[in-house]
This record gives sequence, C-alpha cells and structure tokens, in this order.
Amino acid sequence: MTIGEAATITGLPQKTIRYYEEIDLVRPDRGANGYRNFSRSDTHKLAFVARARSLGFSVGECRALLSLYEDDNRASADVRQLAGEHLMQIDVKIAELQAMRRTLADLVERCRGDHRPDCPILDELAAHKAAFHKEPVS
Amino acid sequence: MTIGEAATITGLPQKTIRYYEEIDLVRPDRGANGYRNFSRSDTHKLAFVARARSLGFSVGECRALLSLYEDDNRASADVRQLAGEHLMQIDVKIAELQAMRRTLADLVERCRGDHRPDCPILDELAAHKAAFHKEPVS
DNA sequence: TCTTGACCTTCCAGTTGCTGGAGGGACTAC
DNA sequence: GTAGTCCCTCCAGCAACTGGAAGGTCAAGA
Repeated sequence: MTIGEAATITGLPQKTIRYYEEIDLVRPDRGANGYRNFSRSDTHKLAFVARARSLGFSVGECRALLSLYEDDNRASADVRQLAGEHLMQIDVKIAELQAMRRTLADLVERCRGDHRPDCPILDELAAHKAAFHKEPVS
Repeated sequence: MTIGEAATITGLPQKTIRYYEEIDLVRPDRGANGYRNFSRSDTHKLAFVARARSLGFSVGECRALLSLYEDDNRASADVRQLAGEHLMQIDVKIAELQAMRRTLADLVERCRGDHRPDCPILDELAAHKAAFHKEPVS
C-alpha cells in the first residue's frame, strides 16, 4: 500500500512515516516507480510505534520495544524493566509539573490582574527586589 | 563582571548565558578585550529568566515577562493572563502524563516480568493481534 | 493527446533550548 | 617565558518531527 494509505491506517503523518523509515524503524520496499510499498507488517509496526509514542516512550525506547516484540525468545522481564523505568520518569515529570503548578496557581491567584503594575508574579520572578535598582554602575 | 561570575551568581551555565545574549534576552556590553561585561541589571535579568524557566515558561514567554517587568506602565492583568495560560498548559500536560501513567502502571503490574515471552505490555502496543501474521503478501 | 489534479519523491531548513567541542586569544602568577 | 585558567567565536548535534520547494507519476476527463 502507498504511504498515503499507511498514513490513513496508522494515523501518522506521511512525514513522520518517512522519518521513521529514515531512522530505520520500518523498511518498506519500493515499487518500480520509486514509491514506497507498505506491507501489513510495516503498517503494524508503525501502529505499534504510534501507540508506544502515545504512551510517552522515546523513539529509542520504541525501537527497543519493537525489537523485543519481534524477538520470540524475549523475556517479559526485559519489557517490564523498560516500561518500569519509563513509568518512573513519568512520575518524576508529573512531580515537577505539579510543583510548578502549585507555585504558579498560588501566584496567579494572588495577582489582582487589573490595570495597575504591581504583581506578585513578577515579584516572585524578580525575587531579590532590593538588590535591583536600574543599572547600577556595573 | 565576567561571564564566569555571572554564571556563578545566576546558576546558569555560561553556554546558556551566551545563548541568551544571542537571542537578545540580555545585552551585556564588552570590554576592550572583547570580554562580556555583565552589569548587576544583566545578572538580575538572567536570574529572572532562570526562575521563569524553572516555572516552565518558554523562552518566548520569558521575553514577554521580562518586557512586562521592565515596563512601568504594565497592567498586572497582562502578567496574570500570561501566567494563567501557562498554568492551563501545565494542567493539560499533567493530565496527559497521568493518563499515560495509569495505562503504564496497569500494564506493568499485569506483566509477570519473568523469562517467558508473553507480555501484556507488548500485547497492548500490538493491539490488533489477530490482524498481524508475519508478512502477509503485502 | 493533452492537461489537470492528486498523488508520490528527495532534499534542505527550521523548530526549542540548549550542549559539546575545536581552535584560538587574554590574563594572572610564578 | 610559560603554565593554567579564563575568555572568545563558530560549527555541529540532540529529539522528533514539520514545512516547503522542486520535481516525477499516475489516473481521469475533454
């Protein structure tokens, strides 16, 4: 099938599919006219990668998952390990974002948001107010 | 002060400071020897940006915040608006990550993680198992 | 047959926010 | 003079695409 059809089926942009070929995630063969020809196995891999990406796995991790997937002698422990590490990284990111969120929400709430210039958000970012007086001699 | 000192004070890598100069966030002047010379105002701006970045603001948003900060006629409403939008984006990201987290945690828990190949994580990623039989005619 | 339009191709550049390294000048201390 | 530590610029690269230009291919219709 053509790249257009593969894109429709997998929900991936054609550009992304070409990119995945470039980095050797898939290797569709070519017709006489130079057009890519995607097998069902190709589109299946693409869909696999698309799902893994949507779970936040990096392309490198997707590659590893794909090769585990294609390895009949894999140990599920390896897959679990990979997913477990990814899960921990997600937890870290969530924690970071929640910390930002707390600070920001507090600042936004405390800002009057009117026509006047004084603003706790900028105060917080400036932090050491006292030390800042426009352009001290340098 | 030199870039090294500015880096120590702000906690930013020198490379980052040079980059911030390149994109015009700061404009330190230069000594006769070509060395950058950071004023207190420069380092203050850098620290401001560092804090804003640590709250997840993009460099573009930092630029906007900085120009609001330097505008005595600003309306705090504008600052609040900017921060509020950023807050919403953070909420979106948190929600996305939590959705991933839920799915992943469930899969990881259901995976036995032993020497055998069968694995619910790969099953989930493959999703349409039945449709995939190695290399159908294409 | 010609042409139109929808495909497909490659290649190059840009995005965000840095980071690393090469190759070289400047300054300080001994 | 020389060693060591600064500083400078420029180029390249990371992730994971995305956009666009310039051009080949193919099917359908006048």
